[in-house]
Amino acid sequence: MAGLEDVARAAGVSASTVSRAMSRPDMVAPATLERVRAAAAELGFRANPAARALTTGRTGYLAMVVPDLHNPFYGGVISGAQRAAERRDVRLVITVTDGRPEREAAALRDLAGQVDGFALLSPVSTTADLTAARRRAPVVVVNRRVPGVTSFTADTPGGLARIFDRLGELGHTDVGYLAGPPGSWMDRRRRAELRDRAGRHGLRLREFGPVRPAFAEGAAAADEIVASGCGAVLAYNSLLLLGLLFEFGRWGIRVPTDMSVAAADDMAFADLPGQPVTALRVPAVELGRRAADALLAMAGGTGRRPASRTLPTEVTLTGSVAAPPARR
Amino acid sequence: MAGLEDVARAAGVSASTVSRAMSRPDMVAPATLERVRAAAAELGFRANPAARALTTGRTGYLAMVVPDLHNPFYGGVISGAQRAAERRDVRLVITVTDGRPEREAAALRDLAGQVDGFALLSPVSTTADLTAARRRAPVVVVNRRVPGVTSFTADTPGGLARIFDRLGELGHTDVGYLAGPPGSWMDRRRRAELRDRAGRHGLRLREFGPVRPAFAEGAAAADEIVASGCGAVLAYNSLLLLGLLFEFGRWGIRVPTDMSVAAADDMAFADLPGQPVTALRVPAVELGRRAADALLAMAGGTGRRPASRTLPTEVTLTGSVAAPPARR
DNA sequence: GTGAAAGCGCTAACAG
DNA sequence: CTGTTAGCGCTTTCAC
Repeated sequence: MAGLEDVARAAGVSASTVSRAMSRPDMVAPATLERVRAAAAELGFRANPAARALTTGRTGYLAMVVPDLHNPFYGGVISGAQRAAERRDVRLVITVTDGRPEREAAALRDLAGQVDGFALLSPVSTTADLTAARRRAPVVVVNRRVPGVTSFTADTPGGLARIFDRLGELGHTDVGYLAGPPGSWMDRRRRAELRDRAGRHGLRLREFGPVRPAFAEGAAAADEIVASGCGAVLAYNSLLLLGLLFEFGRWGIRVPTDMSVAAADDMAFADLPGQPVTALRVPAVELGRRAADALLAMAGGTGRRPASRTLPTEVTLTGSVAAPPARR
Repeated sequence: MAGLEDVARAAGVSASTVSRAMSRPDMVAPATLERVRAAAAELGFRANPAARALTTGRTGYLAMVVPDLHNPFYGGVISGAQRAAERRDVRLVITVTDGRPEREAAALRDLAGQVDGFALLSPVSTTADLTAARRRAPVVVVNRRVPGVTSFTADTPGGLARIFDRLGELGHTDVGYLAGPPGSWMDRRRRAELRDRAGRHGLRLREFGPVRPAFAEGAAAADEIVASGCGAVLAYNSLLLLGLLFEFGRWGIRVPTDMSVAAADDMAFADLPGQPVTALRVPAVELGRRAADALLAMAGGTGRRPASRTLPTEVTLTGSVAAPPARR
């Protein structure tokens, strides 16, 4: 591994000049800069991040604290964050919590001082713990809104509401909602929104779950949902809906003839030809990008913390939503 | 952030003693050890990994180079690796390559010297590049076998072969295989195995794809597969099979009456009640654990590189596989 | 068994 | 604009 000193020698300058050339090119004479760059390229020089961290106090790492890597939504968020981070030569450290608050707390504790900031995806910690964490390191939250903490969310409650309204117009009377992870802030918001809508339209909202948002859980819930007599069901995410559809298929329940369906995210359905399933288009990658950018801005220490944002979701009502089957 | 010096002061010893107490407890008198530990706990001391990296040359980071976070198989591998790593107080850095060799090469280049080792999941680089990388840093490969590089794979070709054999016994004559990512080593192995089997049994193997292993691609491929007249189809992974099943469901194609199906991994189907789909149980978490352990052993520098392993896959033939429909 | 001192590779004043 | 100097927080000889 070539070091600063090696490059300096090769370029005939001092180590500090090399350092400056790399991190503040405008402070170096053009001619020198060029020589240094040539030498650095020649030797394949890459600054040792540990050494840099020691002097600057910035580690060049961002922590992504994620409940579950099987859920493609988080995959999207992480991809987005990674792209944003690598542009600034920052790396992503990943911690899987299985949605357990104690593991979230452990990540916050163990990684404090080792990263320049934390992106917590759908955190389950208390608001108090989250705001407390913010005092020790830059923190942003994705898929939950926490007062006092920069948060990035998608407006899935709003999107679901639109689907719900449409179901009402179509003449549905009983609409199911298969709820997501217990303790999920976002799930609570969606339910609250749907209840409100149901009340206004005089529809019955049937709530199922909460369940872990996985294919198997969706499949397992199908039974109860069908038995309940719902003519439509909204699922917390696309994995759950996939599970439902799988079981519906096995039992010969036709979509949307016998049952209308929709999901609060489109991760599994993205790029499907002909959009056969109504699902909210959720900007997962964009959420990740914003989270990383916000964290880096905070670590940059350029003043106030970045504003929270709720990104709109897109709904395209498609063939999976239709009028209810004739009353039995 | 409490430092070594703070703990030393609190415990009434020198910084070196604290350092030893933390990393080589046996070199410290029991009584001293206890005092130091108490002080460290009291102050919430955590060694600064950057400083440690600088002196020891070990960074405490492992790179996970992964093609695609939407694929739950990689989620499993990463979870396993993370658990193994955190036990030794090592962190995971993640890089998403989208299955592009140049991004793989970039990760190897940019992270060299910044991590203690690389776990490459389903890498697409040439064998030459991979073996070359091994000279610069510890490298292990998951889901591919590379001569001279410690590799961890699951015997999915063998598992698929068993399913294929069973289809033969059941009287199938035309079996489809929906192939995975172009350039995938593992996919080539599976095809080779299936071709061999087909030859021996006098079955026709119909190959579809290769396609990106995602739900949408499975759905898109359903058309062609049905049209081909296959009575059974094996899919590169469970995401693809889900896509197929989704389309089959829409068209009223019944499984297994009209079509037998199976997938080469069970990630999406894990924990499904009643195992309605034949899929190989792939030890993803275990693969990740082994990869991390091997890397840490290599970084430990305790001599020879760890041996490669192919882990067995489990097949339980279930209701999604049956005799072919009567010839039309 | 413990302390003093040197130094890992870099950045950041501070002179010049 | 560039070089010199002093650490960042640890680990590690080397004495004691």
